[in-house]
Amino acid sequence: MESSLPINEVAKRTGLTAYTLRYYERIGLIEPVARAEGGQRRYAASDMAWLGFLLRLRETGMPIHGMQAFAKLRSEGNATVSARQAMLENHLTQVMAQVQALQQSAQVLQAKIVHYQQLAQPVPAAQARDSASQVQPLASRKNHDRYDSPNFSAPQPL
Amino acid sequence: MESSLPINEVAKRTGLTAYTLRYYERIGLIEPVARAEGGQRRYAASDMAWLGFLLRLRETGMPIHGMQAFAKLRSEGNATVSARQAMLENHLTQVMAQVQALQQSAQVLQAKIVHYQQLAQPVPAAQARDSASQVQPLASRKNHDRYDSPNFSAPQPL
DNA sequence: GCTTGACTTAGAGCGCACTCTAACTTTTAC
DNA sequence: GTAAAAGTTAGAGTGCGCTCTAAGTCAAGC
Repeated sequence: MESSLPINEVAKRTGLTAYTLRYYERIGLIEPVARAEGGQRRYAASDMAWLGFLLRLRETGMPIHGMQAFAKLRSEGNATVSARQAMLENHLTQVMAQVQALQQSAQVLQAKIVHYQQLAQPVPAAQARDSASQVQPLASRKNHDRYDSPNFSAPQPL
Repeated sequence: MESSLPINEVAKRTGLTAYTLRYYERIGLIEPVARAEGGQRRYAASDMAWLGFLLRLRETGMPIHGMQAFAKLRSEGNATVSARQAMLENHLTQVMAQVQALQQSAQVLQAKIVHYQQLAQPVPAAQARDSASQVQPLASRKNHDRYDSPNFSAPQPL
């Protein structure tokens, strides 16, 4: 278990750049990290763990000012545990909504793909009566796409 | 079925602003929409349908230049159907990966929340032996959070 | 000792996706 | 007719999240 990594090693492991790591420290997402004699940063295991959690927050779409708020609470110690819990519960709710929305949209994309597959097939097979079963009807009908009924009933609030 | 809506009505229905609608037209996401005598935009049902699809692409994280590419293919007619299909299949794959990643992160958040709940509870109940069962151990142990083992084995690609 | 490369800082710059301004025209209500 | 509201354009401005520059210091290899 090697502790206290230099910034470039942390960059490699997290996928962030050294620029971004310093930036996160500047804006208070990470507490000032320990330094070697020359002044170079040395990241401890606890820094890495916190970073990992931050990246989870980021991945789930929490904006930086949200992460800053969370980091501030954390720096204030145990008294803020319930506030942090509330923040996370709140955020988790949004994440779950986001997942739902994504899945719905994925269905729409899937349907579109199927539609394209049907366009590419020469003829629906069962009803191949009046049109000659030629291969590849190049520019058959001037069939642009159709994009049916998006539900714009509500002003799409979220 | 009312067709040909003015821009503000479209804004209301889509949740976009009129600014954004004009912007999308300028950058080629929407083909030049029909105009009334005075030059004002009138959105047809087909425009609305396409807009709805665009918003699906946006919601699933497709960047604007991707949507522009798709729009361009669409404007080129039936010859590009298979290219569009490929684009969507590609995108759908990414969306599904995104959903997976979100769900994993959601689990981590959930675990953290549970951890906070346990911190808030006075004592684990079954093992309440040596410590007095006082209510609310204010600043009990100097227990900062712990953030265990983020898997930084791989350089977090993607 | 000297060079090469990695590190430090403060602050400027960038790409994305809008968002707004300014100046003007058109439409709608009275 | 007149006033207010809503539309038009080209182009400037904004907020976010980095990303890089410049000028300098430090560390490691020869």
